[in-house]
This record gives sequence, structure tokens and C-alpha cells, in this order.
Amino acid sequence: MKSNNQTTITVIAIAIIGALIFSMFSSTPPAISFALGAMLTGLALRFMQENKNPILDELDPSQSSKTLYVGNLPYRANESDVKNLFAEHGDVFAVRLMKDKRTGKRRGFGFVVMNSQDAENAIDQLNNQEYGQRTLKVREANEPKNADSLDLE
DNA sequence: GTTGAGCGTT
Repeated sequence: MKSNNQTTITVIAIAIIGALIFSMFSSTPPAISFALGAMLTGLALRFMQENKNPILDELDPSQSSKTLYVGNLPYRANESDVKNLFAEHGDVFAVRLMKDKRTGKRRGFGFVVMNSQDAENAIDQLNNQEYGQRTLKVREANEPKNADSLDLE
């Protein structure tokens, strides 16, 4: 609900164009026809936005996810262990432990995708904490796939 | 079967 400035400008621009077109085919005074055209175009755009791709609305647009980098993991830890560990501090959506593509051995680090708010908590709770006789390193990932609500910048 | 700072995959 934040970065809709561009969308808003686009809608206004299209609404103005619609208003101009509407003014051409209207016998009412220019100001009134312009306003009517803008309103009609705006309503049309809203109708189009509400009916566009209901599939996209089912992909949990309300829940914003954040990818966490997890380093210094014990080699014997699997994805279920990491998922259970992070699940104690929030909703975990996915866990990917990186393995070497040639040998398939675990490289000792991975990524955890979880709720944004819970991710902030999980970093504070799990970073520099012992797990499997190792000191965990939990940070925000460098290439965030989904960073919707970032108030940092 | 080993190792130990790091930022990946359809």
C-alpha cells in the first residue's frame, strides 16, 4: 500500500486522456464533460483492477515474506531442523540449504523464507546463538526475492 | 568418513 505512486500517476494520466476524449463527444460545457470523463475513466480502471487475475490475489498478498541468510550451520543439520528452529520464532515459508552441486555435500549455509515481521525477530533471536555446537549466523539475504514492506531506506 | 568463510535455486 505504499509504492502505488506510479500506479496512481498512470491512472490519473489515463483518466485525463479519457476526459479529453469524452469532452470531444460531449455537448456539455468543457469543465463538466472533463470531470465526467475523468470520473467514468477512473471507475472503468477500478473495475478493471478489481477483476484482473484473481489468481494473483490468492498468492497471499497480505503476507510479505523475507529471505534470511543462515550461515555457520552444522553439517549434520537438515532442512527440517532449520525449519523447526526458525518456526519457533515465526512462520516459515521455505527453507533451502545449499549443497554442492557436484558432490551433493552440504555447504553449511542456507536460506530461510519467512514472514517479514517474524524475520526481524528471528534475526535477533537466532543470530549468534548456539545450535548444534555452532554459533549461528542469521542475517537478511543480500538478494531479497520478496521484500515488500521494507521501512529501511 | 574430511572442511568452516561465505550469499542460492527453478
